[in-house]
Amino acid sequence: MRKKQAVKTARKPATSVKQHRAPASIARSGNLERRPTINDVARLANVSKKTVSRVINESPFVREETRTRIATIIKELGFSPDPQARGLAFRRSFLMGLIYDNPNAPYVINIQEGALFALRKMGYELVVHPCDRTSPEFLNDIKRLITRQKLDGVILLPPVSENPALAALLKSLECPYIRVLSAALDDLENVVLSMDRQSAAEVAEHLAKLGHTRIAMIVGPVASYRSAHERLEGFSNALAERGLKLMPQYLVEGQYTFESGAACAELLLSRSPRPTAIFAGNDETAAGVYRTAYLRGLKIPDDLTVIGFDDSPLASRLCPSLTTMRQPIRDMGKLAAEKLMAKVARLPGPPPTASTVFPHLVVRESSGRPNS
Amino acid sequence: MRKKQAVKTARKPATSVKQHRAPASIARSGNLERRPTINDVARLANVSKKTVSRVINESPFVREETRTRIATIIKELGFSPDPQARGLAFRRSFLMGLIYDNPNAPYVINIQEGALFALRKMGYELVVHPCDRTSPEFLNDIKRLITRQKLDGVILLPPVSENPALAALLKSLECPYIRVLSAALDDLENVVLSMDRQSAAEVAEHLAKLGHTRIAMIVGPVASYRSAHERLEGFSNALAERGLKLMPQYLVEGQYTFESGAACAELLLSRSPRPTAIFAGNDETAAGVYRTAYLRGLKIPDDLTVIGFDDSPLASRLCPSLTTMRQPIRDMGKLAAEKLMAKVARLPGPPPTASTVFPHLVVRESSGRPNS
DNA sequence: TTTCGGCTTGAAACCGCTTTCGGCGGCCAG
DNA sequence: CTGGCCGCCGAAAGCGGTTTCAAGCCGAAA
Repeated sequence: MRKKQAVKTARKPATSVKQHRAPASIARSGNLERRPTINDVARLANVSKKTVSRVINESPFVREETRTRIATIIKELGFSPDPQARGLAFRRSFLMGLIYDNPNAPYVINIQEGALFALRKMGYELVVHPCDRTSPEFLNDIKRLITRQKLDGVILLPPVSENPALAALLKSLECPYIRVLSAALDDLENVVLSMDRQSAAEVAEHLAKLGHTRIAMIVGPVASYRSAHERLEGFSNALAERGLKLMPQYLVEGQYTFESGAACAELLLSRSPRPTAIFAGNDETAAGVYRTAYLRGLKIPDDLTVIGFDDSPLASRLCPSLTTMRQPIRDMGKLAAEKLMAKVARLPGPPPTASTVFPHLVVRESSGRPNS
Repeated sequence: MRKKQAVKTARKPATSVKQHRAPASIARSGNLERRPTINDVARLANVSKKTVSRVINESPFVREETRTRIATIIKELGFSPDPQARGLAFRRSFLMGLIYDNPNAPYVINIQEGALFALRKMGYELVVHPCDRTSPEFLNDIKRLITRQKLDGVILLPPVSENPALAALLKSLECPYIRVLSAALDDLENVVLSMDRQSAAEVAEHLAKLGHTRIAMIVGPVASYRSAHERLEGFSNALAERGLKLMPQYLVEGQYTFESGAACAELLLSRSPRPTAIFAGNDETAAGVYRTAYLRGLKIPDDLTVIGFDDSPLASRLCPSLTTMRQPIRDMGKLAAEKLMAKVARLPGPPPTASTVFPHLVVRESSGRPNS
């Protein structure tokens, strides 16, 4: 029982129009009253909020008759629980984050779609967060993101996924995370792996089978992308196994970009003897190689075989179309989201191991037998 | 002065272990206590929650001394207000949505980044929502999205931005929205416009100046993309103004895709006489034209001039590089977000008019004088 | 001295939903 | 006839903020 003393009334004589709230009297002709709440449902169904809550959350401890009655009212009212209030009580936001610093648009979009595919059916949405890993504010920035919307978990894309300081930060924030990586690092549990080393070996095998011997590689930025390192290792080892050492003059480091690809190709193509095949670290780089070959009047694949990595849309748009390794990017996004959900829900299910996907070679027009 | 009555203590005789809350005694050795709340701050500062709230929200009605004291404690505690609770009280989620059904990855990513650039500084985050506009569940799907996270507003990308039913739905949900469009439709207010008609006219002018007369166009899917219609109108009108009618046999409809571009080029290049220039509806389509030209052994631009639209990364990767219209996509995202924020905040500022951006021509290698 | 109004501040209600902790009635074994 | 367990349900206490509505303090005006 509330005591209310009926005192004041003429406090603010004029000036301010008291507009506290229009009570239940807003049922005008139209329909623009406020959204129905669980209280409205409870009142109409003549039960307590808790019972309505039970129905919403599919508790088994509700009599069938009661359940249907409440369900009907919910439907009639078009009621849907307020996510904020729900989140507040549940201590969950039903929001996952996707953190990336990756210029490769198709890659990011595909991961996004894959992740959303898995998240949606669990009632989760995805918050995207491009960032600059070189900024001094980088970690603070991420921290703000996490706390500002209290994300339930995040997915990290390369290369930020390889940042140990970031992983540590997330751990200290008790924010579950999954890292998308191209090689197993320390922590095997929170990871979706793409086996880049083995994939690069496949490229080597392809080139060897075609009969190439003067084989070059433009490796990605080894310092900032683990995948660059993995692809180099896998490629050169596989080459060596076939008696085809990767010669130092045939190895240059690019930046995984179109421009650097063109510049590196410039270098490689001025070696003598000229390599007959170039494994570009990724498709962007391969496009750069195309550019240089074009400017020099070299025909692909007659004068030069080019191999990419990723199978981005670009690969099939180029002329000639580019032989490349296809990564199941969408699947990786999906896997990452599923693992993340499992962590958040603390499902006792599968043992926490790394999920692994395997790229495979897509042979197109840019690879052929050497001419010389 | 606060009055506190020291009453009850033995209310719950047995059975339940009262664990209401560990008061201030949680200062264990470690640091894994729960996140500090506004209550903690208030207690430590010896003020009410409300005053802390005032400091958080930068109310001017707090004495300077009090403010700094509270601010210090906030900093020491590392307190940051819970977004859920805040949202619940504010009736805001600090979340915007980005809805798209667009296969063009760079486009989407750039819009995303532009939008985030503007949203972040207002404390907002972005929830992405790819969708299938042809699904029968389309509208329901969007509705679920909006209510499930109670988005404060959404940005619509083409072609879903052109869907009137969707706009109506959002209006009925009282969800502010901004549409990114390529032409003014009904409602001028909630729109960011890209002037595709004028842009296409620029292409026509470029071709005319180069001396082309047998000019073809592959128009996008007119039924599902307004931009396709606009580009066609702008192009053919501008051509007509220069006495260069767009001949029916030189006009075919594609799907804004690589494959359709290749197929349409097939058609156009088998006309006799062959066109000397093709305006592809977008860059993807242009890549398809490149493909067909490549297969037929036609040299670009010597045998054929090709023009794209968008200036996606693809345009500069192709060999020869593609002349195309550059759209300021990032800016469009930024503009859209800013307009949306203005609506949400109900800023009385600028009059609600459409924001407009203008693409401009980027001349590269794929356009030259006609050979015949 | 009293009144008035501006500056500060706080108690309580509230946002909409969940959890805690029981209560109540029926059924079965003791 | 009890005691106890089980299925079903509700009152109240949160969750962590903000708003409402006063109220205390103080100097200036009356």
